[in-house]
Amino acid sequence: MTEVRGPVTMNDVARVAGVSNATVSRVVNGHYGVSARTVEKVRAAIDQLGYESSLVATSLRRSRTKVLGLVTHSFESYTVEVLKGVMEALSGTGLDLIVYANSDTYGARSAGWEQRHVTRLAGTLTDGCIIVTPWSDVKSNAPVVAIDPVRDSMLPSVTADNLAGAVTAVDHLLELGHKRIGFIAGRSSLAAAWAREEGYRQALTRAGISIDPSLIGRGDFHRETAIAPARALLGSQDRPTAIFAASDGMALMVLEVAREFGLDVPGDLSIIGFDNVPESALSKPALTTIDQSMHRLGFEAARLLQGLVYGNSGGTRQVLVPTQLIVRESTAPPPK
Amino acid sequence: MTEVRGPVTMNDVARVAGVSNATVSRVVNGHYGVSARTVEKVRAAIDQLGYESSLVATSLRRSRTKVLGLVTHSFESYTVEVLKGVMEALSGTGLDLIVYANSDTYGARSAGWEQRHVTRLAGTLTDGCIIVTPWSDVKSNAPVVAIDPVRDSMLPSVTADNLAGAVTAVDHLLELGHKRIGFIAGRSSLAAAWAREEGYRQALTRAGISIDPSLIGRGDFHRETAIAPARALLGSQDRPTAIFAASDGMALMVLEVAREFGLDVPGDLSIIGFDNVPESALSKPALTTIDQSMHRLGFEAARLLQGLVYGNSGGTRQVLVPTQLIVRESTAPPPK
DNA sequence: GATGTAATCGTTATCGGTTACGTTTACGGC
DNA sequence: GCCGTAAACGTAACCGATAACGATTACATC
Repeated sequence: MTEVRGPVTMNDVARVAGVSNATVSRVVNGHYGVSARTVEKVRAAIDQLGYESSLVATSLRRSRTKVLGLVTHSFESYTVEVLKGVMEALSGTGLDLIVYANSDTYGARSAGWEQRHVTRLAGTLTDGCIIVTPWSDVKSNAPVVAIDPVRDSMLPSVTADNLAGAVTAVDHLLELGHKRIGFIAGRSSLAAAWAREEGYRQALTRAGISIDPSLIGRGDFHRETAIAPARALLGSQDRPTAIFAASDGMALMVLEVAREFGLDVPGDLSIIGFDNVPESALSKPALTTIDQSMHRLGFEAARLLQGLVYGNSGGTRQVLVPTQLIVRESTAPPPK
Repeated sequence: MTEVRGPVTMNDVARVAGVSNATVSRVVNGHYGVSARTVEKVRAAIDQLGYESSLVATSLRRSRTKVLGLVTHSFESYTVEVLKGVMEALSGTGLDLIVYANSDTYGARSAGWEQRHVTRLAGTLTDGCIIVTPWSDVKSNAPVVAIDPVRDSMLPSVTADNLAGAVTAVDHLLELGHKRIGFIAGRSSLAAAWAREEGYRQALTRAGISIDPSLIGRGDFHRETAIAPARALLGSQDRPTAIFAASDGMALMVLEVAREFGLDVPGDLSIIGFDNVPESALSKPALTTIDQSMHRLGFEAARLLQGLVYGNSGGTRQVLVPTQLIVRESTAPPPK
């Protein structure tokens, strides 16, 4: 048992086995041109020293590392769903995943974090990256897939079918008999926000209802940003009988504002959200919403990235994941 | 605008700025010995090319990388809680986090995955590692902290105060008047399982109740493994009036088995779990359990690792996080 | 036994940075 | 004008691995 200082390197193995480091490399990678007896010696030395090849050195020298990266600016509750989906797609492929998070931007909103991390990783360590809910566009020479990209991004991306989902949400309200339907929009720089608003407009227009700008409030997807527009909407003399919020977080805030105004949900006001976060099932009344499977988003993103990196890159570059209406307790026909 | 093929390297910057790469390195790292004018030139070249230093090359050469690693074999729902805690501890420290997950072991139980990943990372890329719920012990020359380690591990570790928590759980049942209290143990190789069983024994002994081996069933923390022992316990002629399961997952299974036997919970049978996973609040009846804050576990693990890597390593190496009794609907006085 | 070919293995350049060390330049004091 | 010192910068070795290439050996063939 030799006591080693520092990590065991390939040279250590080579010295113990009495061969050159090139031979060790060949054995480790199962390359052709090593006699059975030498393989045996090297294997023994590897076992004796407990050698594992350095991921860093390997990826510096090699072009392909068999490792994919995922960059996120914080760990939200949906992040683990995305991760599960990614891992499921990667399972059995021999590909590993590295998740990179940077503590400086944690909580704070420092633009450009994705760019910094992607270039630091994609240059060498990883063969490609998935970016979860980016805040700005990213340039990279290695393949990058975005989940919920910014508007007009040229990146290959995976998103829920936000437009269809929003149409479904508004159709649900229309079918219940609502005519005056308010909308609280999300962060306008994101493609998802744009698509959800567009769905709202299309559904109304198709139903022969003209768009009333005073019924549209603006948030940025975060809960708190819905408070002011919700108050404006519910405080007006001709208030809507239903509100469609572009995220569950904002919808839950509308619920609170409704309580503040003494309105019964869904008696006086119907509320529908988007995302189907876990909390939406627990609110009172439970929130009707549009489900987008983050698990599925992660799965598809990983598949797409794999194709871009290892496979025939000539394929679809934009994947749309279907959404689903989840009817709970917060929607009902309008008051007479 | 120069069109670049491949990643932008330090040499590219050096060429554009008309200096050597050593000077670029000095500027990037803010080292002494570069004139203000040269700094300006280099900065300009960096901005022009959009250069970011390669994490891989840097960590290969440097001993310290300012990056910590976290190794996990899969992403469970509690993993995100741990990650949040870790990120909170790292916030503002300038330290980054890399989470490594390996797809081959996903779902499967291939022993030794921690060892492989830790040696691959801790050799160079990271300054230290956190291992979440390891399955075997790990050797490493770089600092390693384990969350919920295996029994008799020599690693610095962070765990919930499982012994005190188990005592609290059993005391809760004793105070309700239970005398025959069953126990379903967890995977015996883990320290947490041992401590929870020990707590069960201590609480009973302290109450003057002798341990009845027939009241102890054996699972491995996973839900399904509780089915057989639960059936054995509830099917016996002198069945217990309460069961303490060493994990919420197993407790929820006991709940199902009780239903199978036509037993009312908590009327005929009280059930208490351990962990306080989100699902435990949603079951019917909602599960009484012992809360262990995974967030806190992650936070403390990151703090501990930081001390080991960068600070005065001479400190505590075993951190115990307090637990808390959460009384819900699954426990009540025993039937008369 | 000489020669050719293939199998086996070592030497060395290289990936993109960091840093010890050496060299050049600037500038002050005499 | 000469010399000394320090600041400024370049050269090259190096981190641990890979792979192109060259060198050596083994074995078959004539």
